[in-house]
Amino acid sequence: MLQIQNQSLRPLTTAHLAQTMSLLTLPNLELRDRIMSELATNPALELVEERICPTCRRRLISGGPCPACARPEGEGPIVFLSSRDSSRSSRQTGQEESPLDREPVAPENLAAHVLEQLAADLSPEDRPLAAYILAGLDEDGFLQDHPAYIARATHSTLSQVTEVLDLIARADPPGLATTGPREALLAQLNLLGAENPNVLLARRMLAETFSELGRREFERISERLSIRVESVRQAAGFIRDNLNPYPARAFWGSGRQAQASDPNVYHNPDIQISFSPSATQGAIVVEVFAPVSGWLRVNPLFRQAMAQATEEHSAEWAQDLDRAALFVKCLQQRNNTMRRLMEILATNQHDFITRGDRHLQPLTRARLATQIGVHESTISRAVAHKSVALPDGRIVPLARFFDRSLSVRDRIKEIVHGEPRPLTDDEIAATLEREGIHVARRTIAKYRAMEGILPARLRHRKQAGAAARA
DNA sequence: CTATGGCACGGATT
DNA sequence: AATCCGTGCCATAG
Repeated sequence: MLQIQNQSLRPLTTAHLAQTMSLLTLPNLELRDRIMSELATNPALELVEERICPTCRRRLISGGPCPACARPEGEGPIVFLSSRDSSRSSRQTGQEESPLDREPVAPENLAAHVLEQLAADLSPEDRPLAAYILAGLDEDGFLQDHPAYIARATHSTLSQVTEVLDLIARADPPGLATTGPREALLAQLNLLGAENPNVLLARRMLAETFSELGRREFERISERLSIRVESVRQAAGFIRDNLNPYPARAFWGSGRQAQASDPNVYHNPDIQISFSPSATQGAIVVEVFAPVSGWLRVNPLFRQAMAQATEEHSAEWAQDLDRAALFVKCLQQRNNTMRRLMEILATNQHDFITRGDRHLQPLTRARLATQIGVHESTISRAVAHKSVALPDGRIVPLARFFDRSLSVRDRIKEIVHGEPRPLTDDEIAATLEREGIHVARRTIAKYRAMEGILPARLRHRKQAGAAARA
């Protein structure tokens, strides 16, 4: 089947492979940027509106029947591609009910407020551009469209757009018109003087360990950056107290920055696994989010126009056409790989998904690779930098599906929780041995550390080692 | 003397 | 080829 795909692709070259690989590695949000800039620079590419399945109302990205509905609802996972783009998903799912009294503020007010401030710095011809940008922000104050897309829509240059974006980000609700909570926080940070040592560390934490920060894994951050845990906590507190991940909410006073550090809102999943609505015992639905809503194809009109292209342009156009075809092909391949990957993963790790960490089965990328007949490095790339939302609301890295020790660590947590007398690592090892799990004493110590469990000596009375959980 | 954590090594994984 | 992970050895804290 691979041959068929390859045949249909004219410039079957190393470039093709290289691009497929690099796209595979990208998480959805970054892929989205890639697609947008490609879209903005290549006239042969076209973004087609999404279709909505008439029965289940899910959006589809390619032709053919809706995979969710067409499939007879049996046992086994249902895996399909969803064109809901992932930036929205975390909001619709999980416990993010957020009774936040989000008064439906008229966005015009915010836009006007910002425009007023910018009046002095803004050249007249950039005014409409700024207005366009402000109008396109979502209710949290984030940028919806890729800069390149905006440039095209407003007939501006990319540098103009970025310039104006920068101005807006410095205006009163600071961090406005950024692409997400992280960028908003960073923008706000840049406005603060660097005299505070927290600022420096905070910037590093945001840049390098953002998802860990969202999950409040301070120990891990401290490890990664080789900074004392205390400093990390301090910087995290600084971020919480002085910055706001949702600039628009802050502006409307009511914001009170609610729960500024909800672990889940920071991180948008690339994949979502949920229980099937028609709950047939444990049936699950796996959605592989598309990076953009709608789907990409080579613009048929462009292809048509190729016919009567003048010679001076034809070479250039042909190049665009090839580029577009290649890009589309690569994306399809990426989708295909992700889908097959998740299908196997969901089947194989069904118990882990539905019943929790304990039931994670040891599985290596290499084994999986032979199962679906691709090179192991392909799997590595597919798994890297992706995150998945589990039915229980947790958002975890996809790599967790390959964690060799997760189930054992989970068991250790339980043992420690259950035993009245603090057990030493040796005793824990013995307990596990009795259950048929063989791990060295030294390894127990490491697992304990990973889970933030104190050594036996220190959890004498009550182990209140309530690390980041939930 | 016992329980732990640091360092480092070899084998597995990516 | 580079990286990760489990483990053994040894120093040290209690």
